[in-house]
Amino acid sequence: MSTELAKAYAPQDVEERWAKEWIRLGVSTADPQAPGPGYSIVIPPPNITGQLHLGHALNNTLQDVLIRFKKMDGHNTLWVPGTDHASIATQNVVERQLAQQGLDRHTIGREKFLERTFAWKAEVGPYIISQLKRLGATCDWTRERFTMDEGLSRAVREVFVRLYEDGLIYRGRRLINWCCRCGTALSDIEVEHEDVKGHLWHLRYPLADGSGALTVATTRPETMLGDTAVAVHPEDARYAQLVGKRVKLPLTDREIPIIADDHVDREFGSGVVKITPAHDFNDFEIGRRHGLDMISVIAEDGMMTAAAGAYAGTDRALARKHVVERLEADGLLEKIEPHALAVGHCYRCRAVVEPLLSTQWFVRTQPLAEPAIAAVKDGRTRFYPEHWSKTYFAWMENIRDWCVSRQLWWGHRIPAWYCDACPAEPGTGPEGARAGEEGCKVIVSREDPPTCPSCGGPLRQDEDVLDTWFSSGLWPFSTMGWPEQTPELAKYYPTSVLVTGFDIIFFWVARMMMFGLRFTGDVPFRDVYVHGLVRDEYGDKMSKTKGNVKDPLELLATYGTDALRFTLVAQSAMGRDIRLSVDRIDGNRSFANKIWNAARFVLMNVGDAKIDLAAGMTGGTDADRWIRARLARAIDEVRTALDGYRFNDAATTLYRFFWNEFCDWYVELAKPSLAPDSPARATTIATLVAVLESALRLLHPLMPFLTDELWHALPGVDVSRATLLLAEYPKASAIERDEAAEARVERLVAAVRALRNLRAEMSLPPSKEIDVLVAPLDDAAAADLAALTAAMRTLARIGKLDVLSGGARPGGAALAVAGGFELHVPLAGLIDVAAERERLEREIERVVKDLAGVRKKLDNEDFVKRAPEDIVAKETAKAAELAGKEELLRRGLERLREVAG
RNA sequence: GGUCGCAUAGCUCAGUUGGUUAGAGCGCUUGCCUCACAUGCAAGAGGUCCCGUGUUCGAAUCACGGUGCGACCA
Repeated sequence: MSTELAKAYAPQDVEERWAKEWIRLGVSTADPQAPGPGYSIVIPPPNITGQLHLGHALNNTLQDVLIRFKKMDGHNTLWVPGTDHASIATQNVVERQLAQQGLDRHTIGREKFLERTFAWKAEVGPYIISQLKRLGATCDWTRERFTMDEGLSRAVREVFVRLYEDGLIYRGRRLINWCCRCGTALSDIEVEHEDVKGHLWHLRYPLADGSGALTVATTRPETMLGDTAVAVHPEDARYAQLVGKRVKLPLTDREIPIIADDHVDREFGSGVVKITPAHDFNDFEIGRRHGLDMISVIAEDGMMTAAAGAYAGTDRALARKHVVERLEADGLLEKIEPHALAVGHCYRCRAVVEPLLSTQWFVRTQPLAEPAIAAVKDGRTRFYPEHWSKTYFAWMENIRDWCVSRQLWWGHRIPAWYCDACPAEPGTGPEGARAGEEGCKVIVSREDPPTCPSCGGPLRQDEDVLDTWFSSGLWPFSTMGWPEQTPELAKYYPTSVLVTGFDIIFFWVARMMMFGLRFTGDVPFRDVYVHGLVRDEYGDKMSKTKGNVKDPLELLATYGTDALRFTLVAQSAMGRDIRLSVDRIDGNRSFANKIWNAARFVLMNVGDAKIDLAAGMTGGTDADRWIRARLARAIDEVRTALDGYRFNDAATTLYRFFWNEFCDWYVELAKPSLAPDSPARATTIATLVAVLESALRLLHPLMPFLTDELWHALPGVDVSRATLLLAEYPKASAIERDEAAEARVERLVAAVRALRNLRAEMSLPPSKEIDVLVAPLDDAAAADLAALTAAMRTLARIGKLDVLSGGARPGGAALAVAGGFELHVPLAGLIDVAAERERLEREIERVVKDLAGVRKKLDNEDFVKRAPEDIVAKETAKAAELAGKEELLRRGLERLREVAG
């Protein structure tokens, strides 16, 4: 069974082989009828336009770690993969392609455009999925979904219709965010505010009665053409007598009122602001409160409208210039000041977003938000780290109605039809009508209606599609077959955890909560684990413009998938961003190699021996018992860490166990026992294999490729498990403990370390054996000593090792006190006496300092009186130990002085 | 302007309910190709736990204030 492994781990062929094998075996295919408690995750669907970036790599690695862990631990797992149609982003890509051919979507028409987009999706869609497979993601590939799949589209339509029937969707003319470049409405959160350096124009508006003028300050002078009032604060004494009067709006023939509204900031500019309800959100609200007219002066194409009079047809930027010039010429421009302001940009194309009046479909969010808030408040869904719930609440509690219609073609077409022949019906929306502005009958329907149900006449379907996030919001249950009552929903819904980045808490998490609660009656997920952003090693966001983007596929190829995965996991401390440096990945490549070589060592020593794994988990030498105890502790720690999403803790524990415990100490301790004539040989081999076997299972969720490869090379493993994913996750309770053996090995480790230190400080080359005289400090140490001398000899390269009894101590020897032993190394011309004296003095100084700290506590009456007993006992013991050590070291120093004379 | 987060070794970061001699990886210094591994082994140096005040027998940890940085919202 034993095979000779290559000298170094070469990930490439191993990864390719196992990635294929996992898929061939179909081990990640979920079966709702199978036993085991359900554990499920839905993937945050990447955009079909997407390429795997490090954010995906992190996100999916973490999910894969959880899924593998839970599956091995007996859960019935489901991880649903899929992609998102990404309405605007995708349409932009395809439109760019068209533009290169001198075409646009309107020239080829809706049908052709969709054909083309679907074709493109078919071409690039599989790409990101194959990259996920390359990462080792054990999604259920048979359940791959796309947000525009038939089933998911049906769910979208069902939700739209139900919300409409329940009065939670309405059509209304309101101020919305409009991207002139994309030619579509956006929701509030699709607008990104960015501080830009602008100006504040102070304009003079003459009073209508000719008694003077008011100065208003504005950042957007061109919108003054649409002003329908100027406003002051009601308690502003400066202007109190003017409220109710009118001003003459320059460049127009209109007179507009002076109103008072407590929303006005008295400190801003002159304390008088112009009100343009059709082009500013604050003004819109004020306009509503005061029943002001709303005059649109900017059109959807960014040009000034007919209402802008002489400026009609000019671009809004140019109109600004002209308006300012004209006002200046008329002596109405008081001054221009520099001014920083936040300007909204389209989150997909970065173009400046224009607030415009427009007729759109809206979701009434407040009734949906209330249960979604409650579900987090009462812990049905928990955020990890918890503080993200504050962000969630802050948004949910101030939520505004959600504009869901988009003037795009790529997406779910709104299931609304209009009959121009029939009159509008009264509705339930806040505007008092479902579709009043349309001025005609509206039919919202699950099935496409052939004709108007009232008059039998022809219908026209709404041209628009829905916000992508509308369908993403259904993802946790639409992917499981909703609205049908499927076995998947019964078994796997609510999902166990959502793993995602904080940037889409509003876009996605919040919407899933609202829709999930509304349509399934339960939360979409029990936990939300929010991971950080992957940054470069300097903490900068990775971006194409900065050129600091690292391609995960390149990293995988260079360092191995397991090394990248392990690095990402190890860096995933709760609530922190990840600074990824190649040095770290390289370090973890070494870690993979280290494990590979440990296995290589084990296999080389197993030979043809038949291995009984169970036997390797009991009895044996102190070293055998010790490493099993360390394994048990590692198992506990890793399980606790993963259950609490403390990924970095799990990685640290595994690293420490494999490298610092198994390799550094256990393998070294095992070597002498592996001699052909050693009586411990059989148990040591069994323990080596058994512990490694368990440890590989423990590590598997983090480094699946390496562990699967090595595990299958081990003798005695359960070959019916075609992959480690089908093996059991280790349980600490199955491991027998022996505290006495553990204590003995800890003693040994301390003693060996001290001797090695002494050797290095004395510049004794490793090739040179040293003689050691050991004196136990107490009976317990004396009792343990016999069992340790052999190992001590090997590990510290000791020639002659004698046990000192009685009070006699060698004169002129180097001295260390560790592990409950005095360790004397006779000089015999080996040691530089002066150097040893210095070393001892340093050591004494250190002990004295520690001791002083402990004594200070113990001398404090309050401490002894008020601190818990066990703490006091611990400090007392520490003081005694340090005092003893100091005494011994001082005596050693004394003897050294005598010799040196 | 509002809210939230962060500040620990040269660098990147751990440090769960207050009690450690404050840790890891990388880097650095020294010595080693020791029969699994030089992607390695052994040893070592390196810290005002941002500053201040407070709570406490006891603070890197808790509270308040400040400074610096970051994010989100307006």
